[in-house]
Amino acid sequence: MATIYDIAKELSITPSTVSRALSGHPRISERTKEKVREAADKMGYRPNSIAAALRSGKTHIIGVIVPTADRSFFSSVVRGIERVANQAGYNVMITQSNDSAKLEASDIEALLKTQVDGIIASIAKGTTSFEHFEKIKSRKTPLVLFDRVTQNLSASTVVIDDYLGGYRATEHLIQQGYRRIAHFAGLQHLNIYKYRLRGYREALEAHGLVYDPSLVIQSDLQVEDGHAGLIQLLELAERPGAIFAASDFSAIGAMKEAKAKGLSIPEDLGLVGFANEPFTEFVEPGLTSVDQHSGEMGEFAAKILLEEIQTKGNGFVPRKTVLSPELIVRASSLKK
Amino acid sequence: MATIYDIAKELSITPSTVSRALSGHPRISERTKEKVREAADKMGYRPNSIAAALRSGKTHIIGVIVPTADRSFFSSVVRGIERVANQAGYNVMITQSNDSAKLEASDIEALLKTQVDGIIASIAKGTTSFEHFEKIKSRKTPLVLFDRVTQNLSASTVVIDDYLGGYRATEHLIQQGYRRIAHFAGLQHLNIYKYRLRGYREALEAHGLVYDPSLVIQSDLQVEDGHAGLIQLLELAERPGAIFAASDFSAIGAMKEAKAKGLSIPEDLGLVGFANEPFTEFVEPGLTSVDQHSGEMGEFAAKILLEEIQTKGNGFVPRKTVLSPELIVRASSLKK
DNA sequence: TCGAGTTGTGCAATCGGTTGCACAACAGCC
DNA sequence: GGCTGTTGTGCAACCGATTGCACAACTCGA
Repeated sequence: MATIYDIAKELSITPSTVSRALSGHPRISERTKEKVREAADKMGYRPNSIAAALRSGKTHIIGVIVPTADRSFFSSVVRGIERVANQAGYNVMITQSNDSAKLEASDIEALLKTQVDGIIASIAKGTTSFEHFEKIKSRKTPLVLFDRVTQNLSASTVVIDDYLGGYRATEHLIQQGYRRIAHFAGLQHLNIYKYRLRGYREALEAHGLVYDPSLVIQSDLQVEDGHAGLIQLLELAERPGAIFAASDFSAIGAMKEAKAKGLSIPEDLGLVGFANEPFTEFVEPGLTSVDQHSGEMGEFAAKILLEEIQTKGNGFVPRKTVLSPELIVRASSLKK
Repeated sequence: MATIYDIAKELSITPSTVSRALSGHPRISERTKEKVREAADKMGYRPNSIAAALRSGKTHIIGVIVPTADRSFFSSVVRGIERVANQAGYNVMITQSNDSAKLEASDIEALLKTQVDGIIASIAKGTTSFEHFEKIKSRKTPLVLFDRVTQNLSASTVVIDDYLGGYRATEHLIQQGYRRIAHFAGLQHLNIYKYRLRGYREALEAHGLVYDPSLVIQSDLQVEDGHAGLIQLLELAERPGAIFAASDFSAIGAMKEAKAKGLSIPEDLGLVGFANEPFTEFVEPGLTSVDQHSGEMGEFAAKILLEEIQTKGNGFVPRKTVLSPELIVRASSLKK
């Protein structure tokens, strides 16, 4: 591989001049710049980014931590991040926490070791304390959180309005004529689930319906939890006519279980999920869900991070961005 | 951040001794090592991997290129890679090509610029020429291909036996009593689809059935292609009783279309997909599919790559690894 | 007591760019 | 002609770790 030294020797000038010529330094004459560019081209020169990183302290890599890459939501956030980052000359390093606090900590460790210029993360479900994130801040590495965020860190955040998502989903069911509506809630230490529940509750109350805690089932929101949740609901004296689930997976679990029990959807049971995973279209009937504008979320997160990287330390003020969710209506909730 | 210079100063020794003490050089006394470790600990020393990378030429990062991260298949391959790589002290940098040759080229560009120690890739559907991969080889960066491979590059490969997968899927349908079996084939410039087709064909012939080209529909295998494919098949004078699709997505497309047309599955139409995506379990009826042991595939790919990295250039012989697929039988093909 | 071998540490170069400072050459102005 | 200012380039330090070679001190056997 050719280096700036080789080019310098070739042209009988010094490496510093070559370096400056290539980076467009104003004090270098056009004639020299031209010659350098030409020689660089001919010799197949490629800048050694490691050397540049060592000297400048900037790797031009941004690290991303997602719970899992195979959720359409997360992978499309990642794509959004990549679009903006690549555009700006940055590369993206993705890691998965598998929703474990321990793996999340080692992901952070790895990213800091790589000396990424900034980190974008969505917090693992298993995370309840934030020391490993503190480490990012104490290294003065910019941090942006998306979707699963916390206020315990003074980081910028990008989320959708989960409250509004919950509200609209519930209101939609009410408008379809369902009266007794259950909710599959997620772990309440995560804001997203807390807000979805709150939206659910306030939608009920706004429409004059009673909030009944026995209709709220908290779980990890996996497919199995959907099965179990439905079974639990069916044991109630007064069965609910619809479920707003805080995740598509648990909604699907309930759907399968309902079919197995001979209930028809949406007549006997209305269903709304959350996240608008692609499979919500495949199932029969299609599952109504809340879309989170994942692509934009990634783009926003990346833009904010890059801004923070650029204003290095000069009092960047963390900012909160809230996107509006969109209810995608499919057959599973269309009673009318 | 503390450096080895700080430690050296603290202990009144030289940086070289510190470096050697930390890396366990045999010529450094136990007493010195102990003191260095202690000081390093106390001062919160963290090795600067960029400096080490510059000097040693090894970044301890391995690059991965997948068409898309939100296919369960790919993301679980990635997880397999991560397991092995992290174990060995390597980090993983994931990029997505979105099945475009152009993005794939820029991914390669980015990874080479980052100077990854090796690359693991699955080729984009849009790729027909391999110059961008040649660039990897000409830089002497080890390369391992998985799943979507090519013999045009002398790289190690890890695949499942797609022929066997196609054969078993088809044979299963035959054993269930289907006689006229169609095939949704993928783009034939990709080996995986070529072999699945071959397995299909030979299974038919082995069981005394005629291979009928009009029953083979080639497409990109997306959900829409499944819709279209089924419609096309239903127009035939002699309709097929079952379809073996080379992807789960196209199988799902056919399933929806079939239901819409009032056909019942598996009675009127048997269905088998390929890849065992999680949603195959969610749909009704569950979709029979071919599992590709994705986790192991990733682990194998990473192990082979690491081996090649270790035997740097010393005549590493590319090797081919073939894993056995596994037929996961669900309701969509159980006629009996 | 001397030479050979071992042990423990230091010196200095190296990886490839980047950048503050210096300085020469030349232009322009009074 | 002397002074100030601009333009174009070079020198050398620096980022932080690694490593070949040198060398002092010590051990040990003859």
